[in-house]
Amino acid sequence: MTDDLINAKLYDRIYAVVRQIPAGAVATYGQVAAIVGPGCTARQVGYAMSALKPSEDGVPWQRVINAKGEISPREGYGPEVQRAMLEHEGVTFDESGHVDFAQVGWEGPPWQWLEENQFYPAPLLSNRKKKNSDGEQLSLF
DNA sequence: CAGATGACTCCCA
DNA sequence: CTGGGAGCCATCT
Repeated sequence: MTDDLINAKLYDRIYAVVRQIPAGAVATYGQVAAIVGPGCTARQVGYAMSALKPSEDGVPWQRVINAKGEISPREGYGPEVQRAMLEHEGVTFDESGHVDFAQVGWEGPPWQWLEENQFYPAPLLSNRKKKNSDGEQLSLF
């Protein structure tokens, strides 16, 4: 598994990162994309989740939510299922359906895991398109 | 090979 | 707060 990741396809690398999210925590699509590294954007992560097949068991897709702290709408079955799964893991939602990142936000995988699997987390590329490029750094330590 | 398509995200009005 | 528009890029027609 470990060595395969080095040459793995983008989606597989995405799934590998998502698998690192512990129960009771959540991560955003953009955060996962940043960890996977260059060539991966939040959109790819979302698409990867959409393309997730039953055969890829063990990918806690429910722990990946959008940057607003809400569960993203989807074409398939409603977000109630995802929310229920998260609540079962101890994630709480406020009245408007938002989670508190300060409380359940994922810190990211240990640096050692990143090195072993050769992930090179990039700064959040969010601001690359327009104005400033101060590229706020993801706190992985 | 040329579009079309997203479980996204940011910025601005 | 809400909504629209542009950028994004691996995959799929």
